[in-house]
Amino acid sequence: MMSLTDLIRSAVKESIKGLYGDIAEPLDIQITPTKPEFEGDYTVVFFPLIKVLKRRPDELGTQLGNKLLELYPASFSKFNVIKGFLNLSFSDSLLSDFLRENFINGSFGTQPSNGKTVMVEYASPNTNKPIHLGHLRNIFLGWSMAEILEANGFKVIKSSIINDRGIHICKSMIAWQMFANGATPESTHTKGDHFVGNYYVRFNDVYQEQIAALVAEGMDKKQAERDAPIMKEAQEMLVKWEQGDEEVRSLWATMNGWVYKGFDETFKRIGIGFDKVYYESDTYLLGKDYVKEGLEKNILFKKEDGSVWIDLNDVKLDEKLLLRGDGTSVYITQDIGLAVQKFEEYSLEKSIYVIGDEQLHHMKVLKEICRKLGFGFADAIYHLSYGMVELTTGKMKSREGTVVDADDIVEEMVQTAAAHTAELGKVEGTTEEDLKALYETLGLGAMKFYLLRVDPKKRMLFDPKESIDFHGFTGPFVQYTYARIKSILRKAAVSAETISFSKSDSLLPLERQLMLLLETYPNVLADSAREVNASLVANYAFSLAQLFNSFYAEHSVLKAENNEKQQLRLALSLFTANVLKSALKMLGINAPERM
RNA sequence: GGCCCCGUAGCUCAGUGGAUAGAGCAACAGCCUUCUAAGCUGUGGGUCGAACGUUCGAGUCGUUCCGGGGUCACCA
Repeated sequence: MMSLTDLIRSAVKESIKGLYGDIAEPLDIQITPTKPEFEGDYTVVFFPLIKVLKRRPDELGTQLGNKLLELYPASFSKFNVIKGFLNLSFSDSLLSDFLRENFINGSFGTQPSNGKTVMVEYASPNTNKPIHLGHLRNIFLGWSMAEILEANGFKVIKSSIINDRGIHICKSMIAWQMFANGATPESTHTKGDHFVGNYYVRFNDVYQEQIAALVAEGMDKKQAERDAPIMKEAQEMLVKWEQGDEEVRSLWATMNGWVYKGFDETFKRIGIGFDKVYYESDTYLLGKDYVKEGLEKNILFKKEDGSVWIDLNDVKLDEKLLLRGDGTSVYITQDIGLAVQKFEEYSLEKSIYVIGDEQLHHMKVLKEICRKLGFGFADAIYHLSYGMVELTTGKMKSREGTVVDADDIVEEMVQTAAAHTAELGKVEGTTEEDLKALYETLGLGAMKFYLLRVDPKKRMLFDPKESIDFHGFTGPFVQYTYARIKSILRKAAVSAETISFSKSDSLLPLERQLMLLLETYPNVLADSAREVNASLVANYAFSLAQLFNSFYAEHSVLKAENNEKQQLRLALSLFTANVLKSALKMLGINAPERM
């Protein structure tokens, strides 16, 4: 179905044609919602026409308005003209037809399959430490974008690449060997990722002590960093790992297993998952073949020491190393290989990487290298970059212990939800099990909404006080609005199919506003997919909830003036509930039936 | 230093060339015998970092400057 703004656009074109004939140059006519202080639903900004047609604004506007009413009497009821603005009002019948056709449709706004596949790579944790707040922004963004793209007709492959090899995991392993005495997550009742993370911290503590000791003996700091015994051991272990040493590989597999078990618990609790998981231990050798090919084609060049480079100066990106002198690969080498693998395996329309903005440069380089190597998919690589999450106390630094742990913050949010719910005492008679689920729904809803409501590309401030607030621009506010509507619908005790209303003249302002806002939902979904920006959906969900609450306070549904009104308002309420539920789903948030 | 991002109310953020720049929080004043007050209504609060330019029209586009951040690894 055509959106209302598209309807106006085409109607305006027809009207201009009818009035003035064909106009040579294509006009870009802007259509915006009418400001509340003026009468009307949408405003046609026709300033550009004044110049082209050389007419007085009021004359032109009036002629245009009259023509629109003449040609589309069923759609428009009235208009007014102020300067270059033509404020149009839709007829009540058009709006109620719209309501009637869509209020029952739970998937309003979503598109049928378009046959295209998109991959969203997100989360991509390291296996040496637990997930923290910054990862949560990444994870919620990735999940949300996957939902939004799916709603826009794409088949979405949710993927993750787990950074499971390298010096970082060797550090945890060394520390475990030295200090654990065979302890395991089970024996210490510790979540696996935290368990391993603790040894990573332990490694760094010892490492710092050793450096300090060496420096105290008069060694240069840089030298000390290289010579610290524990670091040497970690490096030796990495070499053994690469040689496939059985003992090292076995310990590596065991410790990573602990981490995965911990991650899985967290992922399950926050309600996210993946279709395809890549492991760096499988992919780190990928990409070398393409480098060799590029070398043969003279796209790349070799330096005297045998290292292979690409010259990106033409796009202001300097030179980039692709293979070390000893033939081993660097990070971007495997990125190239994995990128190819993704496109080959899934014939992707687009490959989205949810990665922090500190890697903007890296991703630009990756894309450019792919382009230079002649990969057709280069332009389909999209970096969804997001800003760092900062704390009111400053940046999160693992070394300084200022990292907000994901499991901790989620638990805190859920506890807050529980306390708040108990305080309000509105859900008495609910089973223990349902209550528990509700607390999770609310706590996670608050958390996810808080991290998704801000434009992803901007860095954001995490204010603990604000984040656990369940009032105002928050997830629970939207959830509450949904629960309120469901309460009305339960009390009305009608099934959706039986709701019907026929003539509905005299729509009240708030009823019109709700219909108009509901009508824009498909556009919001499309925009957020096109712009790869989930915050548009969060903002929309809030606006809709806000507007419904105003409507709710002003007009009664169950005690409406007459039966016709009641039916219309029931439809309007159900429609709003459907869209709120859908919008929340796009953010990975559940909608509670009561709260 | 080169390149990139950001700068809007006390704070956190919307605002995708259009009318007198909007929300939430915080502050203050109201609203529950009426569908869930996790709500609603109202008040106060702004030289949109600065200047110049383009335009009928600039928070939005351009240039320069100021302030904040990121990045420019044979790290991942």
